[in-house]
Amino acid sequence: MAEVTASLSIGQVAERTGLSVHALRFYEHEGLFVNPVRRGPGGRRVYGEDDVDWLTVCIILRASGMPLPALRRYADLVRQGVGNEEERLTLLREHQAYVTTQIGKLTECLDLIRFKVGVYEDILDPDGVGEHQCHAPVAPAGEERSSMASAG
Amino acid sequence: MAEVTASLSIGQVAERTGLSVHALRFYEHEGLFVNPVRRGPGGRRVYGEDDVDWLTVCIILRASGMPLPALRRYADLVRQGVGNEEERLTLLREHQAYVTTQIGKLTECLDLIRFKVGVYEDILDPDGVGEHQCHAPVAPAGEERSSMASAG
DNA sequence: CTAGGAGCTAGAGTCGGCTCTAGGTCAAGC
DNA sequence: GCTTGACCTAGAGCCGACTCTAGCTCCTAG
Repeated sequence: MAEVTASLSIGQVAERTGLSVHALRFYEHEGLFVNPVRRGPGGRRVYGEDDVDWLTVCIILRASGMPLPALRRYADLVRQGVGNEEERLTLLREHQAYVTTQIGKLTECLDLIRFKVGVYEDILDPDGVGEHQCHAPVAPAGEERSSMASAG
Repeated sequence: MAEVTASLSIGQVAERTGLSVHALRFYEHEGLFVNPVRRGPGGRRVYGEDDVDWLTVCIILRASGMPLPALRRYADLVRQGVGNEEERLTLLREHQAYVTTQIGKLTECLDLIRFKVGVYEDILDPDGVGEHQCHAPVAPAGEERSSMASAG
């Protein structure tokens, strides 16, 4: 239980998080930090490990498609402190649902892509025909299956 | 083997594909169609089922994150006709790899989100503690696990 | 004959999320 | 004393992918 907070410069935080210094200032400007960023001599930003932790969460939420306004809202809730856990949970659950459906959509897309890759593999190496267990992607309705698969 | 091509207006295609008429013109302008879009009386665009099929593929590729330039390149290859199947396959495989890693990343993100959702559920309903099989998301290195999870 | 609706073109505008620039401060090293 | 490098602010610029606008042509129905 030594030093609680390690005092990092913006450059160091950029290096650790992978965000650019521009992005860090931008995030601050957009109110995405939980604690107002402290300032050292000369008005320089001083960050602690807790800020890096928070940014790590932010990066993951962003990477999974959470827009900045939602992230700001989450930051607001956390900043307000204990008492709004329901709201945080709601926000997180909504995002969870979003990510889940995104993964579902991408998986469907992947089905078609795999199918087309299989088609071209067969064209280029007809010997291997039939070795795919290739579950053709199902069209919305009872289409004649052929149409779209033949496009391109 | 009746009518080969059904002659659709831009509005009809918009309705069927879910793309806007603006987007359809934009896609054409960007060279994303395989066949140059035919024109009817008064210079109006006339589409066939094959165009709709192609657009369906485009929509899926776009939805899975393929940028317009890559889509254009694919359209170019298909337009050129037989003989460049290797290139098409390469392009599709690259995209397949991209989508696969995207799904992987999203799944990792989902792990953290689920973890945090679990944390808030436990806060709000401590009776249910322990009923999660909640596989906490693993931090990049051998971190003390706690830090980031506590952020927010 | 006139109003409405769908279509046309070229080009401007929008939005999200940064990214970069200009012009300045400050501390350390040569 | 001067340069270098990291930092500061405010605000402009960029990129991708549309989306919208202005001003026009048709056709059809009332």
